[in-house]
Amino acid sequence: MTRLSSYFLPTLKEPPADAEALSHRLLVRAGLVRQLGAGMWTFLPAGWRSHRRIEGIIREELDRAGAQEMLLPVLQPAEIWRRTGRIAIDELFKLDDRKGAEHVLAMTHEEAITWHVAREIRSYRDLPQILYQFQVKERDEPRPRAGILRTREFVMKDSYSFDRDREGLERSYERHIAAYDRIFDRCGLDWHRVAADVGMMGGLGAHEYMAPCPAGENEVALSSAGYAANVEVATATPRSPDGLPEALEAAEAVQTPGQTTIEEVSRGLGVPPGALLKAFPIVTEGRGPVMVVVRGDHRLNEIKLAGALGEAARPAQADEVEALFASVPGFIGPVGASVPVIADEAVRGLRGLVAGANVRDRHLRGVEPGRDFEPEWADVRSVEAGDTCPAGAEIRLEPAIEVGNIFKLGTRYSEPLEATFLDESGTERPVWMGSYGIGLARILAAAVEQGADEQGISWPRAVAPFDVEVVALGKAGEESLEVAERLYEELGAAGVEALLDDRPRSAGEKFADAELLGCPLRLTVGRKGIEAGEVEAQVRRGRERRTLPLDDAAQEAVSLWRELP
RNA sequence: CGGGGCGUGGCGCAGCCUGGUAGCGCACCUGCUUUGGGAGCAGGGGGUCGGCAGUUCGAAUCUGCCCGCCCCGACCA
Repeated sequence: MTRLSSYFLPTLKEPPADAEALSHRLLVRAGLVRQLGAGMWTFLPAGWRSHRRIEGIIREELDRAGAQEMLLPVLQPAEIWRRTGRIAIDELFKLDDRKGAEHVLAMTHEEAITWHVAREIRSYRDLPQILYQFQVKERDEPRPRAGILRTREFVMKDSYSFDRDREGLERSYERHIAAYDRIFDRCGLDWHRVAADVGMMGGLGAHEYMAPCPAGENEVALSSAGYAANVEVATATPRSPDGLPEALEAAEAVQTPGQTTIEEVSRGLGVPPGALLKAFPIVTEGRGPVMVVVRGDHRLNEIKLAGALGEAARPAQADEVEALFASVPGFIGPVGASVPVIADEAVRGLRGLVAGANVRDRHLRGVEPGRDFEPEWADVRSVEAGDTCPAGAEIRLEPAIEVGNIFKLGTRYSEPLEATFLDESGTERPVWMGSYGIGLARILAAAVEQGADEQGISWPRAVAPFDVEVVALGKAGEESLEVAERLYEELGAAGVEALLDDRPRSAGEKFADAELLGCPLRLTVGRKGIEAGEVEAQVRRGRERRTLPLDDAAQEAVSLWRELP
């Protein structure tokens, strides 16, 4: 019997001063987690119960999808990371053992699992496989933050699929989509599956599962027509700029002394920011200097730019603008540029624009792409609220927590680690891989963020630390504690896990703690209720109370609980 | 890594500017009373003031260096 009088649940009246995010404040206050250091968190018993419930849901759904659970070490030889090149990642913890041999603490397990598969898989008959684990990940985060939202050590469910070919990978990917959809539904989250950046790894496709909430570090672009993408990769049609100046026969120079920003030029010439061209001097590895142009009221999206360029790029330094671009910082523009110009699609077809003249204190007006300069076109701007999605609906932006991701790796790891098999014709081929992650603590934090109210946490039924909290009122020796214990036993027999508050505390204190902890249902047993033959039930979400007949309280409570979200 | 802030009993804070040997609320312990929305009275325990060095007769307080933590940004296979 879990009695609060002897359970390690240290609740706090006030949150720690350094806690900002709602989930951070509430998880600490409710006694579910404690901090050990920056980005290092301990799960206390009740918090770990929630964590394990999430784990259970994930395990059920992955097993249902045919995945096989296993366990890989966190401490690994550096060699395999050297082979894939990931040894160079800054976030990777590296350490030497007493003999001086180099090791790493794994941040994910692609190397290790692929190494094993390379050794054991030989024939097309051995494929496909989906393997997974729940294991700690270690990351030397530059900035841990927001309680358990971004930590240096955390438990991840990571699965890896191994297929004969691209079509097989697609099937494994689809299986994960189906499993993930069910997992996040069962966890009671509000979530979106969004198109995501494939990153510098150059994967074949990726999605992220995003749980919207104010503490989220990511932003997702959504529309009522079902469009859903991380703003890092989102594409949409912009609103046309209002009040474009008239087109001119030819571009003409205007003096803009000291006006180096969009705002200054816009004000100085009396044209809207959308009529300006914002030019970015960029230096790429392979192509050298290029100029990227977006509308003055738009923002350059560096991830989309990297995707369009097909390589990494960095902004040019001030001195490079003069040396490499033959221009002046603050006045650079595409007309007469000495380097290749990449223009954002939103600029295409516009006339009467204003751009830097590549001469100090001078801009050009009446500029027209196609006539005055011939760019390479690309979609490189960040979408904005109010844009139009491909299906024609309005885009809105929301902050969200990334709770899971799925990634088509292709042969990124199988080739360097030589994970190959012989196909039916006896030809050696690399295994096609996918990798799929879920951050358990992030699901927990997202559930808190999305369900909390003024009183505290309000758990979705499936991930609450306990299903029901039974509060026994009155002083020691009174009948209410006995009745509460009986109720507790009956709930347990019906398969509902309860927590019994048997502490010698005031009613107000117990109610406040119960609402802070946020179990979906609270049952209150007091002297008055017993005399009236009643038990009070409070549904945490909404805090609506009702009375149940004492004789049948457990059964009634169980039925009530089953209907909760 | 750049910018900002904080570090004083378990938690939240005051004291620091203007140096004189540490205080408040909550929590905790004992006793009595109280018991359906964070009780009352009485008594009590607990702090090398993040660390080191310096200035001074004397440092929580002034100076320097270091450490830790938080927030914003950069970063985040």
